[in-house]
Amino acid sequence: MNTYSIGDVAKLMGVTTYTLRYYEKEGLLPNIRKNSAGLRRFSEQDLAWLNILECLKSTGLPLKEIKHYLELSKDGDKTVKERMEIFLTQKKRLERQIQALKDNMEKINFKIKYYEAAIQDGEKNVLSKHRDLEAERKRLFEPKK
Amino acid sequence: MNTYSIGDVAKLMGVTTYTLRYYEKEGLLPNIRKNSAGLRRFSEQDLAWLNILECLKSTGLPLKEIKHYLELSKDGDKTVKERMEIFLTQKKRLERQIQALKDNMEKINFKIKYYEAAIQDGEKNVLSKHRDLEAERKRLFEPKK
DNA sequence: ATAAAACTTAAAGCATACTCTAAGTCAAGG
DNA sequence: CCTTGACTTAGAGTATGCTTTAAGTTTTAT
Repeated sequence: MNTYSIGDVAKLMGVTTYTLRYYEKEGLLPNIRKNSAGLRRFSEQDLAWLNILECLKSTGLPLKEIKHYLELSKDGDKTVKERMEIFLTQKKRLERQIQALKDNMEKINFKIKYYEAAIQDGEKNVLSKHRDLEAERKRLFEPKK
Repeated sequence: MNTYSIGDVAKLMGVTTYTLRYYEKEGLLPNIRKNSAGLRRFSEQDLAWLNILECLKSTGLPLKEIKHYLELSKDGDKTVKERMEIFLTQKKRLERQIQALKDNMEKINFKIKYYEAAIQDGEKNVLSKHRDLEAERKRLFEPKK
């Protein structure tokens, strides 16, 4: 089976070697093998774990809780339910995140439309801070429907 | 027009009063009025701005760049294009974020399915760390199609 | 009238997640 | 042989975004 140096893994995962060593130091990368010269050799399973780690991290699970998940994994079958719960919780979190991003997309689209219209108008000082915020104020406090 | 105390605003925005004062100190809340006793009174426009601030922040724009946007706003018409660019950039970022979250949703669903199947099986030690990661390794390195 | 809650300031402290430094080892190319 | 570059360790330093403290003032409810 292929193995990978820390530099290879850094490139593959889009992180720095510092980050990978930091993760190992924090117990987030268990059992990374080292060759006779003491250099780390990452297995494909290690990369698979990094992939899950990245997924959990980028959906907002703190490193501390990722470590907790890892400890559950070590304990085998009896922690299955708790481990599945973690993923179910992340799934819910993810759904909220996607909705929040969509809401933000609407706000950003409102802003872009406002700027486009203002540029079209060519009106002077339409875009002073006051006018700009007044449009937002109305959007929030005087919604049309 | 209604005004709001710092505590009111904190509740409305779901942040602490510490955070609001911190934002003001950092120049992210310009021109907050104070009453004769020196207490902050937030206007609806201030809330409108906080709403935009929250939108930019939660889509990953650092506070430093949010401050920059604010400074552009103060300079009026001549910064319109740059300001619109900021929102267009955030829109692109947001599209990537939504896609990334959807990708993560797939990974999480894979995990959940794996755990469900393993629980059904009732097989002992199916869920040891090794087996668990082996499934991930195959997903990554031996995709079916 | 007075006690509790909410506010004021300036400045220090903290959590998270890296990021870098120092001093040294090791393997490969010219 | 020797330099270059990737690696090793332990530990210090940094960036971001808050969060709290301390000491005092103001507002609000009883």
